[in-house]
Amino acid sequence: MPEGPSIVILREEAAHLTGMRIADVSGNTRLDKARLKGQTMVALRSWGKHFLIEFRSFSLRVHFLLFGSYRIDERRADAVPRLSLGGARGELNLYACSLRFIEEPLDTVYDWRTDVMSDHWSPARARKKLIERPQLLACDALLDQDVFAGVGNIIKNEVLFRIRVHPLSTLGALPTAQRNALVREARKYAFEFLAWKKAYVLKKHWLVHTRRICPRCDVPLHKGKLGRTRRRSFYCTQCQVLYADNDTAVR
DNA sequence: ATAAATGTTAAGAA
DNA sequence: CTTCTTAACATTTA
Repeated sequence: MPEGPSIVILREEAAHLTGMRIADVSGNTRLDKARLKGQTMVALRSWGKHFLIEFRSFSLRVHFLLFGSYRIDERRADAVPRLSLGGARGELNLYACSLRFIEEPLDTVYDWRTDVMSDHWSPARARKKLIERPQLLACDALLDQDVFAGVGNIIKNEVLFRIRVHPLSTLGALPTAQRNALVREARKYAFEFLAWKKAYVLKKHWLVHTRRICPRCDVPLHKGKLGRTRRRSFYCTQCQVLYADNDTAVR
């Protein structure tokens, strides 16, 4: 559920609730639910993996982490919502998610240029951030939400394979063309992810994520928990080049 | 059935 | 004061 494109789908699916005044609130969240009653959903927005419900004087931030889910205009029979917001236009049910109020205007809290799904996405800004951190590993860079908000582990693996860069490459050792390709492909793949997910054909388009054989080399893929975050990396040591300065650990 | 997974955060350790 | 490690959270699928 969680990567950026999935949140865009949620935003689109819930669009008809925009402008709705909340009549019914329930759920097992520890948040002050009473505050939401009577509020009008002014806008439904998103930033990376954050789903944002904007009210007149504050907002609600929804993060689905690894296991969260939602139902729109229906309710799961087998689970109590973390939060349910109902009104004349329908009902939004959120499960197993992290909720937080945001008091400041969203435009002062979020830099929309960082969101790979946003119309305001700025590749130039991302490129600049990458140049500023030469020691950062390619696999960690893609997961850094301050650089690529919305990119998750699937997108990470697919992007690195597409641009033929080994996940343990350091940014400083990457040729400029590859560094730029990293930024370009993150955005491009995120939108392909979106289209495939909408068509329910996302998984079959995965080239390396959860795969065992390199589709280019026909050689076994490597699998390892790499980088700062120790997230799964699937990669081919034959066609993904390791760019490293000197003594960077290899595997 | 046990583990692992599209993720983040807080707390404690180094 | 960082920076790193670990645990916690919670659900579905292999």
